[in-house]
Amino acid sequence: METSRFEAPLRPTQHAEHILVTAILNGTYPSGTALPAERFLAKQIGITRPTLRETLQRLASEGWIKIQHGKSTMVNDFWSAGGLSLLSTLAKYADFLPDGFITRLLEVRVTLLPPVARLAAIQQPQNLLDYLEHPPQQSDSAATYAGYDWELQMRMAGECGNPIYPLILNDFASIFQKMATRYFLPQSSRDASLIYYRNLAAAIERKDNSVEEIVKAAMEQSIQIWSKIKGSDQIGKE
Amino acid sequence: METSRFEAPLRPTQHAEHILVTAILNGTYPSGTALPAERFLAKQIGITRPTLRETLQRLASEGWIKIQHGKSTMVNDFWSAGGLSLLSTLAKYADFLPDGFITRLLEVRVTLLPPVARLAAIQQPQNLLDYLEHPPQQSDSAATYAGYDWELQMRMAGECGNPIYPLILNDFASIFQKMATRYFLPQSSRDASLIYYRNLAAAIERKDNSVEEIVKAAMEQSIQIWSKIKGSDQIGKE
DNA sequence: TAAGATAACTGGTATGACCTCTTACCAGAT
DNA sequence: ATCTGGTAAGAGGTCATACCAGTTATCTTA
Repeated sequence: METSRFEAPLRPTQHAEHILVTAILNGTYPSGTALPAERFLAKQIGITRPTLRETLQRLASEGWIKIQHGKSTMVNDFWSAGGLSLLSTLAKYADFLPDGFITRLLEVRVTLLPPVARLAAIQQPQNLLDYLEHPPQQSDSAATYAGYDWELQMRMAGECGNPIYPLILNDFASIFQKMATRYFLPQSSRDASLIYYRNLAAAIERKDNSVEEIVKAAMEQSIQIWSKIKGSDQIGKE
Repeated sequence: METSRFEAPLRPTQHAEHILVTAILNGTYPSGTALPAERFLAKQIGITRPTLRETLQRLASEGWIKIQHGKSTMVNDFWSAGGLSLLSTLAKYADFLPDGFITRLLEVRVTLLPPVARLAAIQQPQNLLDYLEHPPQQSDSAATYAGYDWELQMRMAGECGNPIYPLILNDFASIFQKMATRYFLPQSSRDASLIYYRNLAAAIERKDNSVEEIVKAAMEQSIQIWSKIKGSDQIGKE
């Protein structure tokens, strides 16, 4: 994390990933076309074939490419063929993300989290209440808020009784954390969340089925807040 | 797919996956413990280290294990550390799936698909209508219905305007297809879906915002149907 | 002309050596 | 006795090269 201003000499396997993913994203290897042969690619990238293959296998499992014995490895249209694990890799190359992508992610959260929160509030209310009793201080850093907020989501997913939701959230983690540190930069964002935490705790205690609505409202509000944040930045630099 | 009754001699890389995943699922390698060293594991499985490593890297990217330079590779609690891509691998070892897992998956669909359908019906109504005009025949096979139903979901996800949803659905694909061929076995299941397709088409044409409700009702009904199907089977053989 | 062998792709696997990181242990200095 | 730094063992990371195995186009040959 501290290597942002240094040219961290990427390990061969990471270097290969960087080369390949960048090339796919910027159109050097358009979807539907064949990737160069492994032997050639390895030499070109400057690593050996076994090392390259480890990276290729990983990329294939995420849906970037399609490997078949005998045939050439093909580049996928990862938006239609890829899995959710793409997000973790995409997060590393956020510059290539389409405009408004984070907003799309937040929209999915609006759909997912409220029902999850409702279930969790029914299944394990005490667990959530215990956690909500110790929110961050107003003076705490954006990173602290980001961590607290993420942990809250994970708890809700973990306690809702459906093991699928944590899996989805885990894939959101990387790209989500990345945006959260920016989201919580303004004091107003942090204040809004503190109110949300308070309201949520109250709703859970009331047990009056208002949890889902409260979470949904908060998630929708977060989209508004985010749109202002990215709007105040350089245009098109989501 | 045709190798079910033959001992398909798995390729070394698949063999390794089978060995490892099975061992993790049945508790041979409990979560939190260290995996044997690569050199040892490779010899034990009967493959070479580079080959084993390709498999290990894949499993790590799915969240089964955690690899760190210098340290021993650790077994994760994949339910809390894994990503949604776990589903594609889990589908191959369905015997280990917890009871009611498919139901949990269908419950997630109840949350996800209705909003997606609503958006898709607004964005690209004609695309959906065209597709819904050619539903399967009553006499068609379960596999045909499974394929048609899946394609419908994918279209809705693809046309809803949010690129995240297709990614989620793609991860559902393997395990979903597996269950769909059983789901559509009874004639009653197929009939119910035909009615659903008809109602959905009508709702899209009306443009009266009833799409979301109709899809939600159908998804909830599918859970009921599924519970009867698995109930009529051997107990506990989800 | 059509069927079959062949050769030239491609990815898949095997060996065995060496590099690098982590850790525990131990000698030397404080 | 404790802190510090070095050292060695063990784990994963990479390399180099050779060979195995599907795919496909081509070039035979009937």
